Formats: sequence, structure tokens, C-alpha cells
Amino acid sequence: MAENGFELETFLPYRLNRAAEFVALRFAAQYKARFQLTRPEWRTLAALGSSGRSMTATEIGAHSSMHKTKVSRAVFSLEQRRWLKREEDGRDRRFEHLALTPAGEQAYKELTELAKRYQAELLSTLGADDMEALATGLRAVERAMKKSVAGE
Amino acid sequence: MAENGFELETFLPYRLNRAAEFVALRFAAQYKARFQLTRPEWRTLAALGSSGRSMTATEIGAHSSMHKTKVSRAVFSLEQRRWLKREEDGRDRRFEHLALTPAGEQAYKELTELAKRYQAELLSTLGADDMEALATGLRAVERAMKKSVAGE
DNA sequence: TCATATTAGTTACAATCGTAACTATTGATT
DNA sequence: AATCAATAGTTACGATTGTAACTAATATGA
Repeated sequence: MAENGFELETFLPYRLNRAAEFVALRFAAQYKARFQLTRPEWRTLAALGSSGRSMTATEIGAHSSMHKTKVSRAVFSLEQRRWLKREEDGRDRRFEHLALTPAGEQAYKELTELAKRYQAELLSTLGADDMEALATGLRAVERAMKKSVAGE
Repeated sequence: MAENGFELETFLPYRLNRAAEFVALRFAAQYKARFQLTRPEWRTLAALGSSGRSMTATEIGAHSSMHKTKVSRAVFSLEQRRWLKREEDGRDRRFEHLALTPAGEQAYKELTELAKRYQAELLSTLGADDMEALATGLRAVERAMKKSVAGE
């Protein structure tokens, strides 16, 4: 009941979390079954694959909202599979430039097919209008994310 | 780059996850600092507090998209704090009806004040229009969640 | 130049998590 | 009634996680 004007049903962190969890689980089952990939591994692979260039671990973390230790471990395990290679930066050797190998790109490509199918499924259950609204709202959150990386 | 028509920047699971993580972290820092609450504990407390009635652990899990072991552990620790009490169902003793104690309600009320402040902050950084769009989109996902509980 | 601060990334360790197996109870089928 | 299936919730255990401390490299600035 409305004790004091707060309604959980309108509270963004709660709603976003449960929606994210719900939407992620079905898809996770697919890439886990196909490639034995964990969620951080898929997210790392996706960040690299979609950027089409090399990225540092820190960039991947910022792009995916993953903790740096999560990224570090995902990078390690993708490297073990030879889906990713590291190259150290010549000017500043603290940086490692990470890029997919051909095998990694191939796997990514295959995963994008699953993803496209899943996205189409979502589109049809949510409806185009609500999907569009969701995209608009998420874009705003993403803007806020970029700002908060820049500032503070 | 756009290898085959898939764009990670439009892929819902990825976007929802990173937005949820981003938005949740700042708020989690607050309830952790104030009450030493974990995320599952806050979510369980919130589900109960906002419903204003008793719920079973399964209902809480469905409402919050939390795994049943997460709920089970959160319920246990809230019970330890005397913020929640269990009552067994007379007709079917598999069910436990969970409800907040007065102390639990008091804590919930205090947390809703933090939540309201945080929500206001979000509203001002996202803007009213985009916030509204996000709410519309999330509502659609929530409808899909309810259906998938009903079916299959 | 030397000390101090900052940043990228890794890792030890304790805490948390999910899978699968479990107990307990009820429902369904014969 | 007796069996078998289904459901609510818990728990053992191995896997995954985040915190904090660490290494290594670079930047800052007296």
C-alpha cells in the first residue's frame, strides 16, 4: 500500500534489474548450450566483436558495466580459447589492446545469429511501439552513463 | 562494424543489463552503508513492504526475478534481524507466509525515503520524457514476464 | 631526480551464487 | 490405500563474485 508516496512499481533500479534478469536468462541458456560461455564471457566477446576494433579491458568494462575483475577473468578465458589476443601498447605499457582472433570473430558471428533471432522474438512479444519506447529510455540511461564516466 | 545486420547497441539483453547495473550500484551503496543490506535482502524487503501483505517466497521470487535460493537466503537473514516473520499455511503446510514485523516496516519506510530521493535524482538526469518512455517500455517487459509465468 | 600519486590490470581471499539433490507436503492415478 | 508426480522451500558443494591489496608502468611536481 502507498505508505508514503513511494511505489516500488515505479522504482527504476528494481524494475530494470528484474527486467534485465528476465530478458537475459533465456538468451544465456542459448549461448551456454552452444558454446559453454558464461555471461561475462559473452558480454566481453560482444563488446569486442561489435566494436570491430581492439579495446582495452577498462573500455570493455565501461561499455558493458562490468566490474574490472569480471572483465579480467573473461579476457583470460577467451584468450585460453584462442578467441582473443592481447597486444601491449608501445607508448604506455600499462595498456593491453584486446582483439578477437579469426576464430573469435567466427564465434561472434554465429552468436549474432542467435541474438538476432532472440531480438526478433522479443520484438514480437513486446510490440514495436513499446520496444521503441524502451529503446528511447535506455538511450537516456546510456547518456547518463557516459557523463558519469567523464565527470567524477 | 555491422558484419551481418546485428547491432549490439540495439540488443535488449545487453543494454538492459548494463543499464540495470549502472542504475543499481549507486543506490546499493546507500542501503549498504545505512543498513548493511545486500541486494537480495533489499529486494526481498521491498517486495514485501510494497505489497503491504504477506507473500510466499515463491511469489517474491517471481515478483523480483530472483532465484529461489537467493530469496531463501535473504528471507533467512531478514528473519534473523527480526524484520520479517514466517507463518505456516494451515491448509497447505508447504507454504510459508512471510510478512514484515513493525521493525521491518520501519526500516522499509526509511529506505523508501532514500529511494524517493534517488528516483528524483534519476528523473532530473534522464528527463521526464525519456523517463516516461522507459517506464512504458518496462511495462511491456513486465507484461511478458507475467505471461511467461502463467504459461509454460 | 626523487618522491608521491595515479592508472591498468591481476589475484588472494572471503563472501555470494546457482545447480542439483534433498526434505516435507500435497495432488493425481490407479 | 498405495504409488508416483508435482510443488515449496532448504542446503551441500563447487563455481563465481567483489573487495582490497597487489604489481607494474606512467604522470606529477617539488
